[in-house]
Amino acid sequence: MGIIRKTKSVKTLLKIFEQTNNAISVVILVEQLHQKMNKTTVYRVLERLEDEGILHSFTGKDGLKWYAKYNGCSSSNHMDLHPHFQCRDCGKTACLPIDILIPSVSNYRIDSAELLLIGQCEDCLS
Amino acid sequence: MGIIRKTKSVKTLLKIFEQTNNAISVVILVEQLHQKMNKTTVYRVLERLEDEGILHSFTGKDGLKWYAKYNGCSSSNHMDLHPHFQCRDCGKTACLPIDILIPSVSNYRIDSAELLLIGQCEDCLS
DNA sequence: GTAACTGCAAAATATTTGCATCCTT
DNA sequence: AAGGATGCAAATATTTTGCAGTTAC
Repeated sequence: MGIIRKTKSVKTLLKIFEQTNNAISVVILVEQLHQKMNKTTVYRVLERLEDEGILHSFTGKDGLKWYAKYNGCSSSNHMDLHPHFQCRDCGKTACLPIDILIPSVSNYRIDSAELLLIGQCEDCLS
Repeated sequence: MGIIRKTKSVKTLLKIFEQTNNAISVVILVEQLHQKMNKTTVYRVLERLEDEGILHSFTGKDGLKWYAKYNGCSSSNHMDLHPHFQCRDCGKTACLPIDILIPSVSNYRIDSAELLLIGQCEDCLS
């Protein structure tokens, strides 16, 4: 099993995600860290952290990949349904601490689900 | 206001979507139609048909753009919540004819929502 | 020491744009 | 005729891959 090493890149990214419950897109991270680490490394570290269950990822309205703390998504125990909010004005993307029942559908076996709510965040409601 | 012209490209794409309630990714359409029309045209016609309210689009698990009939999504009246199913094995993507209540969240004004259910379709359940 | 990790360059993939030309109304 | 639509090439953007060199354990 791949043990994840505490490299400088890993520590940097972990610290960033420790400081917020919001989700961050890979594009933003690559831009923000382009002096500190290579974009390939950003992609690879995020993937590793997701494999380890430390982060989780989802696709935003824009088709970009977003990451957030695994438990930033659901407070106590993890649900397979990840509800996320994305502000259409400022782009702020947050994990919502609400539990939603995954609907069951005949003819299909549902493994997981993603719910993306689009609207305006507190700051952009004017 | 832009009146949409009944060009050969428009007719071709309309016919394709008339024949199914499933969603189709732009990538598949571009590939399937590359002898009949240019990929740029595929992108532009789909955009126009969405503007006209004939199709609607959403982002799949893979980050790709998918289109389906507007009313393939919800049977009678249109909900802002679009529930879609995507098969993790064969990639089949369908609009689900179920109504789901959009949850309201404090501090946010929710305009619309996308629910993507991932699992296995009937054919891939073995 | 060795397997994991990183950086760099290049490839792969998806989508958009500019512009000249063509077609629908 | 005029404005919308198309094709083609090139640009943009995101993500992935290969490989040589470095680092954590």
